[in-house]
Amino acid sequence: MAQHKFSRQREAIKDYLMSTKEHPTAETVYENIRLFIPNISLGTVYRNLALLVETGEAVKIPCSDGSERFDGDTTPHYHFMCERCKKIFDINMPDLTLINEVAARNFDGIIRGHSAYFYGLCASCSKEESDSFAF
Amino acid sequence: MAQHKFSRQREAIKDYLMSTKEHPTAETVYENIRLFIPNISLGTVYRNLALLVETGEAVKIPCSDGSERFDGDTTPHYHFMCERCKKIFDINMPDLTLINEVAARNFDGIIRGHSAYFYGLCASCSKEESDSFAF
DNA sequence: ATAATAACGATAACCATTACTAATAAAGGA
DNA sequence: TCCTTTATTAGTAATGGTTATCGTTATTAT
Repeated sequence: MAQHKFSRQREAIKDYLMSTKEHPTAETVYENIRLFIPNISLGTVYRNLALLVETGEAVKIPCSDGSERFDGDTTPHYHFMCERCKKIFDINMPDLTLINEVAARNFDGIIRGHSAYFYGLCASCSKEESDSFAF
Repeated sequence: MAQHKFSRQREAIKDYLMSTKEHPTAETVYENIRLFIPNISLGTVYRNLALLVETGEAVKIPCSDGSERFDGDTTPHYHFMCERCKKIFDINMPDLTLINEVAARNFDGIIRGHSAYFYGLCASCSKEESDSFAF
């Protein structure tokens, strides 16, 4: 692809990604964009998501369950996945580049970075779990 | 599944996983087991890999490229993925449970753990890259 | 040995993603 | 404004990794 032309579809996808904190899958993006562009094709969604990731306007989040999710927030931050409701949350915390150095001391090669996410119970799920035991 | 019966196929898969440091995909496991059990079915490999993960005798490694790999080494350790040759290596390093606490201070919920891997260039790939510039 | 059932091999089904193709629409001149 | 070029699209087919189905086989306990 030599250069990019404007496309209403891509713009809508970008706007949607930047407006949500849901970390949607491609399918979810598709469903939401269809509300405004009813005949958009799922292939168009995939193609533009890949393009946005390539240009650094979005981030792909490979989930542990194998699904791929997307995030319009490209500022460095970590993610939390709730084991109960499966939702993904942002964690704004200091970056952990220091763990790269810890790893580097124990590995014969060049460590350029790391990928990490946290898991457990989100606030509302941990509340519901404790409620269910309070009988 | 109420209880498990012995199976030659499962035993072969377990032995293979424990004998290799390759972090193979299901397909690779299949190819290797076929050398000893030529008519084993790919479905059998998948079924037993899932069973071994379930019983804690193996670990599933979800890779960033979407592929799933398996590790017979169930002791806690971190992984490194070479961006060039795509191989996965073990890193024996102190555990990083302290980063859970860092995250916990910035998140309203219960953090049970984290998943992390490192990426960059492995020893042999970093050597080859520097060689290619030395002309 | 026999009965009960977990596990098998073979194959079909599934599902997320990618590839293909003819039609459409955006951008840059004459 | 009207071409020309070409990126992009909608629709659909194909792909590839994984799971489900099903009749048969193998393991375990009685």
